[in-house]
Amino acid sequence: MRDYYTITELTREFGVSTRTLRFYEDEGLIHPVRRGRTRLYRPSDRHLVRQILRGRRLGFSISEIREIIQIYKTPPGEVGQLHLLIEKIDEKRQTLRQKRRDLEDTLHELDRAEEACVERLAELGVKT
Amino acid sequence: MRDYYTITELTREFGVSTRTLRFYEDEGLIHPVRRGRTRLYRPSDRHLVRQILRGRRLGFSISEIREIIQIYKTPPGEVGQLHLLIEKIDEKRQTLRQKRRDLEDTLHELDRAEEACVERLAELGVKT
DNA sequence: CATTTGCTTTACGTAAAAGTCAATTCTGAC
DNA sequence: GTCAGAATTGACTTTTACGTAAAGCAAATG
Repeated sequence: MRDYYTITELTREFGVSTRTLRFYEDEGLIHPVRRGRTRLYRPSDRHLVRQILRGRRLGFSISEIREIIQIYKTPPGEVGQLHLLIEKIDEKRQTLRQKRRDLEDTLHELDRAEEACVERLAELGVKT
Repeated sequence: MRDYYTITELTREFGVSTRTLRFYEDEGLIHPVRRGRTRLYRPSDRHLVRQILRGRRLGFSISEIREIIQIYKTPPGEVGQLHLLIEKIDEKRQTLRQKRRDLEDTLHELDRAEEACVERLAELGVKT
């Protein structure tokens, strides 16, 4: 496990631009350390980037991603806050379950569309 | 099954604005019929709206949604085009499978976060 | 030492997906 | 027929998530 990654290493690994990583930093999603002015990303920063991009692929906005990330941070010490956090987690879970239903539905419809194609090909006398 | 829905009926059902539905029409995603100038949405239009919003929740852009919708339309008559369509379907499926992996990963991490909360609460002597 | 290479900041630009507002026009209930 | 409430078009605005371009620093390399 490497100690530090440079910004361009991460851009290559994840296929994003430096602008994007700096933008996420401006938005308070990541906090790489500095050597002079240069950013150094720790493994934990790298993992955060991975989580951010996962959220992005799922269509979450920056502020939604921020919420999710804050959930992952060490749980607070106070009971009331812990309950609030658990509520938040449940909310996010609901959202993700909705997305999962949407996803499965869409996958099924794609399956049906493919079947229709295959049938149509069969009608046309093409061996599959 | 109703013959036609008005635009406001659909906005209420789906929780979107009229602007949104007209925007989707401008983008060529739906084509409600007209009585005079008034839009009338058929059940098939309504179903399309449902599919569009599903795509939106999954983070697809309008043009990606357009592609998906075009897949659902009656398969073309020509063999070459059918093969192209099947390829497109597979592409979309890959995308959706990636999203599913992202989704499951995120759900698991939320589970772990909740467990941490519950543990923390137990440490603090709170009965769950 | 000069220059290339990589990183930085600052600032302005932009595409997508609607929101909002104004001015009309329709239309269905009485 | 009229009048309030819907619906329409068109134009302008906003927000999000970056892209892009300019200009400068810093270290390594020939």
